[in-house]
Amino acid sequence: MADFDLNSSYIPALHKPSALLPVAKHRESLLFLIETNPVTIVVGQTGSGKTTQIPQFLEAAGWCSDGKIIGITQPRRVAATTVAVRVAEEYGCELGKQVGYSIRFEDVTSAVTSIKFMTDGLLIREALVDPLLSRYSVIMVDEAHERSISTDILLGLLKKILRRRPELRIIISSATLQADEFLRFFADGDATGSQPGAIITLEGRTYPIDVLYLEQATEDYVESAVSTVFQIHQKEAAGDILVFLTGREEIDSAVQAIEERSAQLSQGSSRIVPLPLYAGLTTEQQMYVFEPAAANTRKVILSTNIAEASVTIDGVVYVVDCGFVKLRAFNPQTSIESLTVTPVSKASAQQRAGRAGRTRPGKCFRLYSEDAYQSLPDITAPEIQRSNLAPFILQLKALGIDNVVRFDYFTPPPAELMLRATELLFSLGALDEYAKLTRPLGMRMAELAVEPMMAKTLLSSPAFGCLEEMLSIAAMTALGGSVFYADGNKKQLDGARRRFAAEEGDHLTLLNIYQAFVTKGKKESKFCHENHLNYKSLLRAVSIRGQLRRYLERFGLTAEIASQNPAIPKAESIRRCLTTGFFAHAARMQPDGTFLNVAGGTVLYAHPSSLMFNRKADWVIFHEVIESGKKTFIRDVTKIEKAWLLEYAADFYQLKT
DNA sequence: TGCGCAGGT
Repeated sequence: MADFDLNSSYIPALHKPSALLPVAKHRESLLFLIETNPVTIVVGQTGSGKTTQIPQFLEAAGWCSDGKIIGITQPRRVAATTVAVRVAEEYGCELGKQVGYSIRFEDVTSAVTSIKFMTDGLLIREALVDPLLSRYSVIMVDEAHERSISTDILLGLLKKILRRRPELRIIISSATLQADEFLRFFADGDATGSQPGAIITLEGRTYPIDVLYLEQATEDYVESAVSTVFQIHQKEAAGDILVFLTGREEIDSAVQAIEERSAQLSQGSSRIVPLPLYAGLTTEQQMYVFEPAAANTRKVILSTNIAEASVTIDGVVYVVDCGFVKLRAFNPQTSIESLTVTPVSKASAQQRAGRAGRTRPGKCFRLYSEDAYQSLPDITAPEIQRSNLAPFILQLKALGIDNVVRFDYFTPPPAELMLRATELLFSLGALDEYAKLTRPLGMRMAELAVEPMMAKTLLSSPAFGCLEEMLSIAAMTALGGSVFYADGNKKQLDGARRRFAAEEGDHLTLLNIYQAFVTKGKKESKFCHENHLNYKSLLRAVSIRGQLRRYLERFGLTAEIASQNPAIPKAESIRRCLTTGFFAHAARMQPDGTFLNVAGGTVLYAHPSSLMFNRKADWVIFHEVIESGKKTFIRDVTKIEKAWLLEYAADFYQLKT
């Protein structure tokens, strides 16, 4: 353990005047580089002030004087919102005026906005309506080293846009390791041979961090995290704690454990308050972690990777790192996508530790040994190499990039992933036999903010006379399993499920829940409570449904409701309609109650939350696959007829059988 | 047969 006493160390003000930030003394050279180079790579250590200061420098230097604006992208919603709040404060304006942000469902910008923070996925969508992103004079891609799939796609797009708009300025903020790589990417293919960019390094304003390891690996890192929190609480000086875990379940159980154990703390000692932070929470719930703790209270924030970068939580002095993260993996042979708990990279572990030294010297407790740290990979493989690419191929096509194989990827995805994505999009009718985007179907699928299979289903729904129902189903499946409360009494939960159950399967059950919620649950607060329903999730479903409905209105589809064949019952129309989008997710129940997918080979289990968990069925389609532990589950499962597969996806099934 | 989605639109 370190021998310094945190109590005696000087605690600086939380908000240092921005003139004192390291970036301030580089102001002139930064502006010069940006003026003279199309691309500037900013290597900014944590605490350099790059994200908050550079946009303000640019605005003051006149980069918005011709009505254009400065856009700053973040890989996370919570980063886009919190940074915008900070910059608006410093700038001295109301949020949404000169400084604003835009994330899905929250556009806090106005006609006078000149500095706009947003998620990178949102900027890609803006390119669908404004392919040259002509509103922007400068685009800063923050946290580019995280290499999210959206960031990677955005980098390729910006390189392409730059050829048509040489006056555009691009700023890439990166960790040290990859700065040269970013510069080489933008230099490659430049016919003039001239260097298109420059690298500038900003020192960070961080305090020393003591890193402590466990002697031996722990078997249960959630339990170790909780006991470490109490050790810190009892032995260390004041300061909040940030704990990195991998997902909601771990976080919720750690929150509960801390609440229980803190009740046993002796009277008179300072209190400890656990706060969860993960993307599944509403923006409002996420904001609790940013509020200062009450007097004599220590905050413990239990977070997923969401807090690893960009997000600054004042007051954090201790970090507890479990050493794992959930990463996406995609198996092109089975087309099964999964989230797997994986050891973090060294870069991630360093980034996590860095969260402890933002306001004064801190400590990082790694719940693994130093040897284990040494054996970690240096960086995490980019997401584009391990994901289902269908949604992104569709977006690229919609952006006018026909030859997606030759698109300028920062790191090219494996050919097999490209092939699988293209095959699926072809069989859904989004691409023609020349792999060109179909119109209007493919274009509309790209515009809808749901994955391609659900987009196809929604666009088929007017022909089946079930558009309003399918909108509700699409919104409910987008919630991804948070329809019911996870905690509490299992019997109550099962009872609630039975109350809404539809014989045909989970999609119609979700529809029943949605319809009951909008007629009763929105008004009566006890409705959700009695039925074990998650009120906030269902409100989100209402927003998602509204957004999807506006798209369909714009396509002129909402008027075509009368085309239902009256001889077919509504529930059957819905099941047929689902088959038009989810035929590739078909499976057949075996005598032992498990399912085999169409390709064969993979044994699938009905998820215990599914109606099909203990019912008989023959052929079914499912919304998604979840791999957990040793089993592969299917969730949101609905019965269909085998004949429908041939009726709605003849090509796909001829190819496969 | 008994479980949950990291992050984004």
